[in-house]
Amino acid sequence: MGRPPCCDEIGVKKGPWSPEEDEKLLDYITKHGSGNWKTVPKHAGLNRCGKSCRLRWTNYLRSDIKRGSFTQEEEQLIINLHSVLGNKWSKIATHLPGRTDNEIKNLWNTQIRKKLLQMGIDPETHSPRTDLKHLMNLSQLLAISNNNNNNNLMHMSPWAHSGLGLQQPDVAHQLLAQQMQVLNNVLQLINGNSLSLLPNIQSLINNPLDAFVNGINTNTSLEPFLRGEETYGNPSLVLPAQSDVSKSLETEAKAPIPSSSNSSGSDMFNNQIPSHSHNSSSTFDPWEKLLEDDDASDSFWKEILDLTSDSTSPRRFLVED
DNA sequence: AAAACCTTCAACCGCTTCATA
DNA sequence: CTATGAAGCGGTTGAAGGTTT
Repeated sequence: MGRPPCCDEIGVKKGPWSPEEDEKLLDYITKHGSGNWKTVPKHAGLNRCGKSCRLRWTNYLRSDIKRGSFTQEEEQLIINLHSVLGNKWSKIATHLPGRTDNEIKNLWNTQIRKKLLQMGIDPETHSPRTDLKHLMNLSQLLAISNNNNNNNLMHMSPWAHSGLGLQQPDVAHQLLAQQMQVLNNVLQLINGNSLSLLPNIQSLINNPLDAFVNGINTNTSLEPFLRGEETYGNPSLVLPAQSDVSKSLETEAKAPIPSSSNSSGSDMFNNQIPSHSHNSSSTFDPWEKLLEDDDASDSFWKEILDLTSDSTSPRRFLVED
């Protein structure tokens, strides 16, 4: 025998709510309040289970539900709160009046998550992405870029002369900029957050085509790493989830993000990494916690051993999707 | 014009937490 | 302290609408 259905009644209606059902539920709750949800459908004259009624009320019929798309400020707040709270949608929703946990969850899964991934940020950990698939894309892109002659690239792109934002970069160049961001992230991790290998990487990110023209050969540093020849022991490559970060960080997450002088429109994501993600103390707090936790520590070191045990095979990263 | 594919989001499922007897 | 039922929560699904081929 499996688990019994959530409702005592067999044959209760499921699926989308009709306007008539909405009206009945709204009318009943307005007059009597919800009380015991299990009894609501019976009293309201609905052939639904109480759970379904509660969900319909909290996610749709409540008068304080805010309609319409999310603002940039709301999205930013969600990202910041998620970096502290993780997938605690109901907790996140308490900081956004009029928004439901379901709505926020949907927004995260359908839009924000994708944007973060494109930017080279792991939406689970809010740390730079280091998964193999993304790195291979980067490797291919760099190879293509280096195989093309620089004049062609210059000719193709007015963006290279004007810098980001002055002219709309085409899709390929936006992609390139995103890949450069990933490269930067990886190198930061390798170098312990210093940029010593490529001191002018930031200019490369800001204006990648000019950087190529000026002779930065990113393959020099990256390819050995991609081939697995570069030794690394930086645990940041598999940063643990920060879902258990102190609740006090919620306050920090809610703090307004300083606006960048050159950010505009979709550039809101350029500065979205919460400050504590790059703050050395809070970044390593989960690590200290991890190392204190025997079970978690065991599994972590086991994973490291798995990663390093086969030196002949390509380096295995966190592969997703 | 139509089929295939993609995206969104309301709603469901089942597990966990909480309150109460 | 334990058992039970209700409420809360997060993951998942699938229909509907939109977009691309």
